Amino acid sequence: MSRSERLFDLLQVLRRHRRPVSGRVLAGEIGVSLRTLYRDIASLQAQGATIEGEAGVGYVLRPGFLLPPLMFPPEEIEALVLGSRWVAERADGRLAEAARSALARIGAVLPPDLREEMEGSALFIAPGAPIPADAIDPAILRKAIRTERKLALRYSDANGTASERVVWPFALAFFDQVRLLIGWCELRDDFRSFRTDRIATVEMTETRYPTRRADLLRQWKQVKYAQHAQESFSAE
Amino acid sequence: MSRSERLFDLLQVLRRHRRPVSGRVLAGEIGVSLRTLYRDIASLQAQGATIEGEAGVGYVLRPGFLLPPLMFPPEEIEALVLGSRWVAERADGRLAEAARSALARIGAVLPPDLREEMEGSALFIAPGAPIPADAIDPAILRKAIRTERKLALRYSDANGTASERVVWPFALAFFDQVRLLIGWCELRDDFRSFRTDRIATVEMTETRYPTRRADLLRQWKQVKYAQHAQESFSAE
DNA sequence: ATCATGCTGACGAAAACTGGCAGCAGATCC
DNA sequence: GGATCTGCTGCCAGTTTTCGTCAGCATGAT
Repeated sequence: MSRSERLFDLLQVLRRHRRPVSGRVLAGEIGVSLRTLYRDIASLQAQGATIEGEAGVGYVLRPGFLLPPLMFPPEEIEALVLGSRWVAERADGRLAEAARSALARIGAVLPPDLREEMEGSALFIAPGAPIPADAIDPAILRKAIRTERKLALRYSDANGTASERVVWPFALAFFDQVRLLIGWCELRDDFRSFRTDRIATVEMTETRYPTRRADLLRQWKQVKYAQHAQESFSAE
Repeated sequence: MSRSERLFDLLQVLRRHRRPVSGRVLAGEIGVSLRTLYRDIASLQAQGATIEGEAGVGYVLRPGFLLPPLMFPPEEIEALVLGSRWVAERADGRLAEAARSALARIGAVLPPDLREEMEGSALFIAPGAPIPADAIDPAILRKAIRTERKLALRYSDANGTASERVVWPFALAFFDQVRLLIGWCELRDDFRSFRTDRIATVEMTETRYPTRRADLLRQWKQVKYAQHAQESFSAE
């Protein structure tokens, strides 16, 4: 049995045991040395498995690695499918792909009748006006937001004037035609928004920005609210 | 990337495509030679995956493989949240509610770090131009589509001319500003689209329409394609 | 303190993996 | 019927990974 097959097996074995199991036992069950078992566990963890090992106790597979079966009422399925279709249609390639992939994951743990519901869903996103293509990879923006990293941008404003900035990005706003990166601009020492299609180049730096993303968002909302009370921006 | 990771990936790629995919494409997607891909497929099959390969066609993964999919990667969480936010922002109340509730259901099976990811997601749907309110409850339209029931409509066209129709509804198309109910109109004996905000009253009848929804959709697409692929369809 | 257990590093022999090629067979398209 | 696409298999040589062993350290239970 090859290593890759063994990993699938190990996963199943772990799933079977609810109580902590020692590495020695696991190694015995799949017929491999203890050292190799440790390596296998590490492999699975590297792929996102939340296998908890405690010295003196053993291993437990915490829920959250494998997707458990899910149930949704039909209307919720429709909502999920419609939302994912919107993302697949209107967001950039990576995110669109992710939407399809997420849906496929959900589909795989649905009972057959619900899966049919999902596949045959009759709510569609109509193709709209073409969305200006980004020169840069938006996945970088999202990653910088997630990890709270500073971004070095080259940007052209509405007049075509170019500038270079360092920005602390904390949100991405999707309009029908345009996407705005929202962040704190070190150049202006203030909040600024940037159309993603006008960003010429972007580089994610190693430096983390000093404020937490959620706080920046909160502050930004307050400023916005003070500026234009009617122009609100709802998060949820 | 090690072989074992690749196999998990391949499984997910297969899940994503519902149409048959050629080995060449799969090999490209996971970055491996065609020969190796055939070996990988064989490995998965050996472990019980029901991957069907037909010469001249490609591969399809039949659902029900013994191993449930792995947990969502962060990017897929972002995609789901963004999609649900769009639905919550742009669809009618019932569906918006369903989107929120579906998300909560997914959140419940997420490990803590991913749940945080979900709650703190920084991708937002910006409020757009106001969407004309529906006079009727769109949930009825969806239910009729799901159950393939005839609808009795009172409708006003662009000129304000009122009419009464019986329609076999099979799809709902979401434009940025407008939603169209698409169906077979008994009055015109042809396919027609109806802006949901121009439907004055709607009643779901007990009668099931004689054709299956998926077939109607297929026919409608053919007609559309024959007419003008580039010409966007207009509401009655 | 002692033991069970998790975890890591090093190393060399063994095994698996990989890509390229060549060829066959079944499906589909024209 | 012929061209083309596609699945599938065998072979081979170079490369990479894998594996067990040994040795040692850390942590938690008893």
